Amino acid sequence: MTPKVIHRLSIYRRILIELQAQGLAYLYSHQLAALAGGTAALVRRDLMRIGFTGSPARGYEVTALIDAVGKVLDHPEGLRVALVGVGNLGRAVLAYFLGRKPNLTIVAAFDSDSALAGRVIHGCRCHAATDLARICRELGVQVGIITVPAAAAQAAVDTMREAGVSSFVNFAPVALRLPPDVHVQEMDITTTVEKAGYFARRDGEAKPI
Amino acid sequence: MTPKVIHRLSIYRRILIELQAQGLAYLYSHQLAALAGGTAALVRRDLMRIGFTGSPARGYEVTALIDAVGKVLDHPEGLRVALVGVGNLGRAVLAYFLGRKPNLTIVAAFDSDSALAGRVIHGCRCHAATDLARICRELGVQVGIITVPAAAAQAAVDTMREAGVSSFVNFAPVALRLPPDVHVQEMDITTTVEKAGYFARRDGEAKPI
DNA sequence: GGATGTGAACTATTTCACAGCC
DNA sequence: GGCTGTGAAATAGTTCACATCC
Repeated sequence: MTPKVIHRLSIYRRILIELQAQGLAYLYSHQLAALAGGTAALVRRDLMRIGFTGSPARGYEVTALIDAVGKVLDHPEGLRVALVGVGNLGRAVLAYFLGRKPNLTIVAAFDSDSALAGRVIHGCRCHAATDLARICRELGVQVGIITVPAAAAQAAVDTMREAGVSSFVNFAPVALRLPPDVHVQEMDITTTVEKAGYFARRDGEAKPI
Repeated sequence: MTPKVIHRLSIYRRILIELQAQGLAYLYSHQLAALAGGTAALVRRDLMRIGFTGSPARGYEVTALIDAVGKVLDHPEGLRVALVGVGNLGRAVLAYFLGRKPNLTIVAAFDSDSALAGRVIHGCRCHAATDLARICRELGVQVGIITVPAAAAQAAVDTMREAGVSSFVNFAPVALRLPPDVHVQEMDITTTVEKAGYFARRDGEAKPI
């Protein structure tokens, strides 16, 4: 399954869970496409890829589809995520995940400022950066979220890699050097805003009315 | 120019600026590719697309290339960016941009909590959400950063759209409904972590030595 | 009639590979 | 020899369009 398909499945699921909460039992590909911002054909192909099938009469069953997507996305025994860098951004990410569904919890946070060690921030216990490898190994951490400054990012992922972490979300504005079996999702704020800037209207003021 | 090309150009530039600071005058496509995590052929094609040319003998001139990329990415009179939602994440983004180069400054922040109005947070003046349209129009804001909760995101972009904002960076976990001439960059933390989780090693412990 | 499932067509993006240059 | 610039080939991703079903 390619990253793009996984990305859309994650979006589909979020929409479906909301619709389920609203009491919807079935929907059609074109409805899901409209809510997800894609095309009906693409939705059908994505569901085909995960082997999920609907009926021409009623469409797709919401609950069954949520389960089918979960079977693809979720790890059977939950995912263990750790965050490195408890600065402004790190804290915001911790707050963001606080109180989400248990399948996605940050099990530990780390910071080079050892004054934070032992504290619980937004529901997550902090540890000294010197314990990064040991604790990641002990907890069986699979995913690392990197919210340290750019200069410290490579060292953090190297340490976590050695401790068995195989997938990262990188908020630091650096390209990480990693072997190809390690997966990195870039979350680069500067680059993203620059991109948005490029696509902002170039023509003069274009004031609507 | 497609979003992918723009994205890579932004990454190239960041690397080049650092190399320039280190005193490097020329580099080859394969060097830039290694630092950016791509292939030499792709770097050459990207530079070809922006009409920049190097020499087989020395490669590409760093300073000239930085300028050439800037000519593509940057707006001549700077980019005006506003942020809506001064919660944990919004503050982190404001802090992130504080003290970066002036071409990319957040000119105003907004929050529904009117107690924040008038305060300066991480170098950015806050305003009441009720002034969103007026101030965006007055300042000529082109890019909006959405860091409000999911339920408030659509209303925020609708208001900003009417005030002439034509491009957004959306941190809220919702698919925004917008006309096709409006550009949206999604920064969806949940989805990204789920994706990273999917690509985390599925096999057992796989402990290296 | 309007939906699904899917081979085939199409489009976008990347890589190959090589002529030309230093 | 190793580099750039680039047409051509290859690959990835999406949409079309239609047989089939309710």
